[in-house]
Order: sequence, then C-alpha cells, then structure tokens
Amino acid sequence: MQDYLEGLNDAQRSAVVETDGPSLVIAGAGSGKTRVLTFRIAHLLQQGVKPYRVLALTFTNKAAREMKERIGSVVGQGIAGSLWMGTFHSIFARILRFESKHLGYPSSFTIYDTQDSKNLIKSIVKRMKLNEKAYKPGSVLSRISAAKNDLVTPVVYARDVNRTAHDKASQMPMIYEIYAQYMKECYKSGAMDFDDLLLNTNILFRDFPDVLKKYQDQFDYVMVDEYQDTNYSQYLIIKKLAEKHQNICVVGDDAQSIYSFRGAKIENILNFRNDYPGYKLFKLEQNYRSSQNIVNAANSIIAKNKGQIQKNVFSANDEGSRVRVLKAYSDVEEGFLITNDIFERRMKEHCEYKDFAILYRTNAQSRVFEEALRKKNLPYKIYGGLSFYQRKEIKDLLAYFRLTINPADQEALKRVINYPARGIGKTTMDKLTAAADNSDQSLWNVLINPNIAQLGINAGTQKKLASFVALIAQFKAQLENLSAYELAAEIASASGIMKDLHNDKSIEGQGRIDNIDELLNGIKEFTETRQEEGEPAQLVNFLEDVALLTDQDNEKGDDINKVTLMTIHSAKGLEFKNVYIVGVEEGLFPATQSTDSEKNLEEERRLFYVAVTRAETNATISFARSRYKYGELTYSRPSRFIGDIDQAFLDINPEDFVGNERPQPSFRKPMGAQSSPTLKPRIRMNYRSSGAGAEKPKLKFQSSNTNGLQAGMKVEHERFGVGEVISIEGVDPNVKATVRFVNAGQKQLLLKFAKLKILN
DNA sequence: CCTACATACACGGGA
DNA sequence: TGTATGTAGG
Repeated sequence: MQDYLEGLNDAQRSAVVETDGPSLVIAGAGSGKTRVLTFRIAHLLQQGVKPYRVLALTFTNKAAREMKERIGSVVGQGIAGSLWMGTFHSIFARILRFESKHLGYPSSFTIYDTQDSKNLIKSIVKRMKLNEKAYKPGSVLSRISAAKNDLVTPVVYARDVNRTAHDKASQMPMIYEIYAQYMKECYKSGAMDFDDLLLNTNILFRDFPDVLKKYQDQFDYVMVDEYQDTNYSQYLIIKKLAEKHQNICVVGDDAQSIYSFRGAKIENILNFRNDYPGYKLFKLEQNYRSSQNIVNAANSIIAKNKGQIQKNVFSANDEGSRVRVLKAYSDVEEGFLITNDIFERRMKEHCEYKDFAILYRTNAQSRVFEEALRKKNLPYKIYGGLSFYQRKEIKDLLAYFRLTINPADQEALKRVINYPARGIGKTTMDKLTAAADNSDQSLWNVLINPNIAQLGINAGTQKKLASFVALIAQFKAQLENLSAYELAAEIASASGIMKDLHNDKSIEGQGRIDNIDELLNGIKEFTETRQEEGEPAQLVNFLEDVALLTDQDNEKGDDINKVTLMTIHSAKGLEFKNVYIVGVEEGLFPATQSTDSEKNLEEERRLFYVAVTRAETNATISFARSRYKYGELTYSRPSRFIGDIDQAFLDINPEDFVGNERPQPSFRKPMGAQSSPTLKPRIRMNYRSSGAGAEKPKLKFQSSNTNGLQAGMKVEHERFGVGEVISIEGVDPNVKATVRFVNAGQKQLLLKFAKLKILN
C-alpha cells in the first residue's frame, strides 16, 4: 500500500511523510521535486485527508494536470479530481467567480489578456490627450502590473513617491491617473486582467473576513510549487490561507528564480524561515536527471551568483560528455549546425525527435531554426510566439463569445462591432465612446439605450447598430439552452465570420478557416467530455477555461515525437536528452537590458543555469558571430556566460576563440581572493589581452580580392561560413561562383557582391 | 466608410 | 523580419 515510498531517497521520503506544520523543500534541479509533491499529496489522501481540503498551486496548467494524473494513479482519479489543484490564476479565478458579488463583479466576468489591456490603456491615453509617443501601452501596463503585484492601488500609487518619481523620470508622470481610469474601465466592463485575479483575491480576503475564514477552514493543507517565482500578491494570499492550520509546504529552488520581470520576489523563499520560525527544511540535492558533467558545469555557473541558499547539487549518474560549445558565422549557419547535429545524433545514437530541444532566449530566434528544420525535413513543434489563441480569427470569434456572455466587455465589443464589416466606422464609434464616457456607462448600455437617437448618428447607421445589438441578444438568448459547441458553431456562422473567411481564397484565408474549425473541434471535444462527466458544458464554462490556457496546454497527439523549440523560460521544469542552447551571445543572452545591474545579471545567469540543467546527457551551447536583428545585420561576440562555466566541463574548440571573440568573464577575480577550485582560469588558449570591458568589438569581416578565384579553392563567407569553390562562370563584371558550404549547402554567388575570403 | 499602400516601430521573458 | 498605424483615393 505504501510502495510509493520505496523508490525515494531519505530526503525525499521525509519531505513526503512529514506533512504537518510549515515545510520548506529546497529542490535542486532534477532532484525529483514533482515526485515529492505528488507523493506528498497522495500520502495525505491515503491518510484520510479529504481531497477538497488540499490546495495545491502550480505555475502551469500542464504541471497541475500531470500531477493530478499521477496522484490519481495512486489514490484513484475520482479522488484526485476533487483536489483544489491548479495555477494561481485558475484557482483564484474560480474563487472570485464564486464570490464575485462581494466585489460587485458579475460571476461571468471577462478575463482581459495582455492585448486587451494594452488596447484599453491606449484609448485612455488618447482620451486624456497625453502624448502617445511617451506613453507606450506596454510600458504603462507593466508599471500598473508591478503596482498590482505589490498590492498598490491607484490611490496609494499617487502618493508613492518612489513610483511617481520613477514615472516622471521616464516621461510618464500621469501613470497614476491612467491606472485609476484603467481600473474604472475594467470594472465598468466587468473585466479583470491577470494581475486583478490576484489583487482582487487579496481585496476579497481583506474586506470580507468571513469569506477568508471559509477558505482558511476549508484548506487543511496548502502546497505551493515554484515558490521562488511567487510575487507579493501571491505570497500574501498563501500566507492568509495557511494562517489557521499552518500546514503549508512550499517547494522551490532559489537558483531557478527567473520571473522577477513579472514581479516574482526571490525573497519569498529566502524569508520563509522568518515567516514560519518552526519550519522544517528538506533539501533535495541529488540530481537524477543529468550526467555529472552537466550538473558540474551548471554548478560552476550558479556559483558566480551571491546570496543563495546553501546546497550541494550532485549527480551519481555517468560522468557523461562535456558541454559542447559551437561557433557559427551567422544565425542561419547556427540553424544549419544545430539541425545537422540533431540529424546525425539521432542516427548515431538512435534517439527520437522528442529527445531534442532547441532553447533560446527570445522567441524571435525561433525562425531560422524552423527554416533549417523544415529544409532537413525534421518534425518540430514550436511553443510560444503567436499562440493559437492569439491568432486574429480566433480572437475575433472568442470576442463574440465574450460579448455574448458579458456584453459590458468593451474590448470585445470594439473588436467585433465592425467585424465582419457592417458599416459601423470610426465616426460612429467616437460618438458612442463619448456618450459612454459622459454617462459613465458601458458601450453596450449606450447601444441599448433608447436615447441613442440623440447622439447625432444617422438613421442608416442606427439601423446597423440595432441589428448588431439584436445579433448579440439573439446569441445571448441561447446561452442557457445550447451547449458550448452548438452555440459556438451558431455564432461562427451567424456572426458572418465564416462567410467573410470563405471570401478570402488565399492560402492564408484557408488557414484561417482551418483554425476556426480547429477551435470548434476543440469546443466540441470540451463539450462532449464535460457532458460525459456530468459537468456543465455551456459556452460560459468553456470561456472560463480558455482565458487562462497557454499553448502548452493543448498539445495534440501528433505533437509528441518532435523536436521541441521553446524559450528557456518555458522550458523550466522540462527535461530532454539533448539540449541545444542557442544564441549565447553578449546582448542577447544576457540581454542588453539585463547587463545594467548585478541583480538583473544574476537572474539572467540563473536562466542560463535553468537552460543547462534541462539536459540529461548532452548539452550544446552555440553562438553566432552575426545575426539579423530588426532585419539588420549585427555582430556579436560569445556570451560572458560561456566563460562562467568551469573549463573542466567544457568541450570547446580553441580556434573559435581568438582575440576579442574570447568570451569575457562575468567577474574579475576579487582582489585578494584565493582562486577556488571551481573558478579556474577560463579559456586559456590563444589568449590575447583585448582590454576587458572595452566597447563593442568591431568584428568586421575581411574579404579578399577574388580576381584569381578558381575552382577547388577554399573560401570563407561572412554568413555562410567555410566552403569550397565548385566552379566559376560568366564574364566580368558578372562572374558567378558556385560554392559548396560545409554547413549552408551550395550557393551561387555573384563575385562583385559576395564578400569572400580566400583561405588557401 | 473601405481598401491599398507607405511608413514607423519592435524584440525580453508569460499567466 | 513582421505587425501596427496613418493616409490617399475610391
């Protein structure tokens, strides 16, 4: 019965069975954290704790789903299904829907995504007649978001000297007022943004002690995964909920804290000891995932950071291969190098596609890898970037759903009132918006107000508005009697979206129809599953889920055996046999914006640590000397992080690091400090002092005079790398050379344009 | 009011 | 490079 305890090491077992009182589980990378969490919960359930009395918070839906699954296999799926397990946002959205009346919100409130928020901010900036150049919606939103995560309301914000001074310094002194109006507009629209879900939960618990008490009583056990990534708002919710029973267990790794940009406070995990003085500490230090070389390389990286919880992560696996470093001439060549390597390694080592992951710092880097993989016919899946739910046609249809459920939702209304085109243009919208602002009503209320005739809108347009209102009302009337799928299909056609898309005969147009079909199929599946389970399956229920979904949540069956492309951020918690960390260059990783402060740089280094520790047997790091940024060719040098890895664990070609290509170490050795064994001199070879800390090196490519170029010669190209000349043809000035590049394939180059260096 | 084209701006990560 | 916005002409 307790055989699940068998395969655990001592530290893991203690963390599983010592369930009472506050516990801090420090879980090094790959140390079996998920196992501990799942077994701990399973253990509680086996001890007779009721599942609905356990609250378990994760950072992704996927993590929650997988854990539920695994717990279910121990205690039965029915029991596991009644756990309060999910992301912060989904759990508290659920509580807020239930308690919404206390806050004056409809229980079917809309959840605004980032784009909705930005659009709303933009319209507020316009209305306030502020300089739209200075008040960029994204910047304003991140200020507002930061305030909300710190539980700073607009009134407090206005008095907060630090914040207002910061805003003045960045030419946006009026943010406090935008914030106030933003909140008001959201409320008017019956909408909450992501941060509101947490902020409003705090307000709910603060202002309605009875409600707080209800949940405090209910949750005997509170568990939090990835605690290092919680922000203040989340921290306080947890603290309040665990206050009564004090059975709080938080799991995390300070070395993997990588979300400070969205308000995460690494201090939360560092200060746990102060919040719960009688806490028990469990340290999971054995890494079961990676080879010794990978763990050691990762340790040597993180050792460069200060202020960590002391721990000794080790691996008892094979020593394994060293961390390889590859140099490419260009982003394109980097793509070829990596895909070739995947191709060959898969053959040689009999790996599967799913054993490979390409991890990058920014989503924009994915394109060249996509192209290279496509050319080589390697199947891949790509995460992030434009997710399914952010495609225009999907957002359009979802906006109709939103509006049907919550007509006050202004962002949804603005999106579809004239899509498909029905002759309601800017002039009309301006009049309606003005009326809404003046009367402090939602746009919808203006539309359904009989006084609309007095707004100076011509009769024809009034008719169009009336038929739009009727259309939505007609959908709304069917909310109760139709299933999610039935109503969704009805809306897709009756709204005119389908017809509009069918008018577009282009390939993209066909793709959009396919996407809509896919969405409808998804809704159909949702409907049928829910109906089978006896759960409500109406459009409201679907929409409740969809706002908090991420694209990692709808992996399809045919997506399983493919090469994975994702940002390092989204790779956290995952593992792959072979990991390629690409674009490890100054200015990209670490990002330029992160090099201004030690704090930012340390987070960036933790990100690098996360990247390396994703690998089980092979980790490969690559950098390109040139790459396109904003469509412009830029030059870069290898990241200082490469120099942070102890050389003993690196497999590096010395010739790749000549002169100022040598990665600069992050730190000079402090004066007087003795050299630690893991801090040996970095890359020794071809060492030529280039004045560390000098400004950007000019890596200008030196091309040769190609007049005497002949077949058989070896040449080097700025972006394509090294190759051999196959043939020369044509007459001056149109001499054309055919060159076969080692990594970029065969190219025909006009010599008057191509910059080639003759190598022999 | 709509469409087509030109120009400006963007890339730091995400629930 | 791609997307969002502005403008001219229909």
